[in-house]
Amino acid sequence: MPVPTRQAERTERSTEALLDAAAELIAEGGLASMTFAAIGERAGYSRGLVTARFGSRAGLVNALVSRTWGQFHVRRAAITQAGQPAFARLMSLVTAIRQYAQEDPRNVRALFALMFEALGPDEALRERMAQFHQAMRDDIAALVEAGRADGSISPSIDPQATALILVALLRGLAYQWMLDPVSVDLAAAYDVIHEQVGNALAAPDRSKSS
Amino acid sequence: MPVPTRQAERTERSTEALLDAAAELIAEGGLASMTFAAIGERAGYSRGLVTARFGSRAGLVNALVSRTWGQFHVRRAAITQAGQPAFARLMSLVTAIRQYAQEDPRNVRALFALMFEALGPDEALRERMAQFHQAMRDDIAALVEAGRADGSISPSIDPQATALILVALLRGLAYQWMLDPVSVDLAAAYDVIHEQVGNALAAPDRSKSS
DNA sequence: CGTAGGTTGCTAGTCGGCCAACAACTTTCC
DNA sequence: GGAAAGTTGTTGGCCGACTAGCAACCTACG
Repeated sequence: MPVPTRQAERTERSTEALLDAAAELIAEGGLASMTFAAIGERAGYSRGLVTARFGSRAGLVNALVSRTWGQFHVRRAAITQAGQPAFARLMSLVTAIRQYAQEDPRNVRALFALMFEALGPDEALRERMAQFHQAMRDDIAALVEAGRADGSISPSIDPQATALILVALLRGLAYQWMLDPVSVDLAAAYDVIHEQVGNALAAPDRSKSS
Repeated sequence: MPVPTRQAERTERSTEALLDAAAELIAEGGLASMTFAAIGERAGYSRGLVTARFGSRAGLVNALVSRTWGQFHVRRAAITQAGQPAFARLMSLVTAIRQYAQEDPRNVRALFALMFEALGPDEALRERMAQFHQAMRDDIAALVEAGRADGSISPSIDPQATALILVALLRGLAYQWMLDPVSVDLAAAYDVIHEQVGNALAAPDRSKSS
């Protein structure tokens, strides 16, 4: 199918434009700033197209979250190589976020904003974010377990507590960056996290250069 | 003036009731749920009283933030004793938050919600929270410096980075707790933070019981 | 010519804030 | 001491601004 029918092209182009505009607006002022009129104007279309394309406001948010998560997952998978020790696979999480935030700050900021917005009255969004974070903690805890098994992480480490703390670090850092991007150097902070977490989890039998 | 005139009593009672109701609503569904009608209904008054008392929506939020911060500051000051090493004074921050969250979860949840809401379109709230966090980081960094000077904290610790990381821990933990109070044990998590930060900052010359 | 993409007029609903009126209270004055 | 005069607390109707979503319409493509 060399030419995917110009109609489909039009649809895809407008869809991407609408999602990009929505991401920008959310990144700038949260969900409250994401009005249909503002999206249409910024994307170069009309306000009515949003409902026609995504059905409703919730549908738009869903599509945006799915798109961003998908992009992040692709990047993390690209970093992670098969056969690596669990510790390295765990650290790919930090590295992937750092890389994604540098390359595509607009979508990353929008996703962060949505995470914090999930504390608001939108029950569906809250539920989705709660499940996502639970899954993330479980994922991290499993990696810590695997690291204790393969010797890349000290056996005295508590997987559950580590997962909670690591997620807290990532979210709390994101929060401070969102609140005051000028004063918070996100990339440098990720390096500190990388180093600190590395020290805290390091297995004692590994050679250490203090 | 033994009897502070029944009018003043009425005013204080209604003011407290309005602030309590506002805190509850914010804790439950963020600023968006804090409508004048909802406040009045929950507090047992009319919606018109809010503007009459606080002038505007922003005025109400200001009053609420001031009240809660004041209460927290009192608690932290009560814990901190003069002459303590800087490390102990630093840790009183964690302890005070933990204690406050246990004793008065409603106001603490409301304050946390306002912090995360500050990423939204409200410029005044954002500015206030940004300044607050900057001050908090500066405070922590100064305590770390003092700890390096009095020997209670290892000299290899970077004050600025430590401040950023510690605030990130506190905020990220609060976020996960707000999002999913059932799955996140806040008090236990504060204990982990206390221990982890203690290990990370500990001066090497102190006797350590692993 | 039919269908899908895109637009615009419209509706129902919500919100913050203003304002005039009422009720409770305090002070002044005889 | 008690009533009149003045003040303060509280109420609820109203208005303008804004929103999401719908439905009829126009336009471009197949």
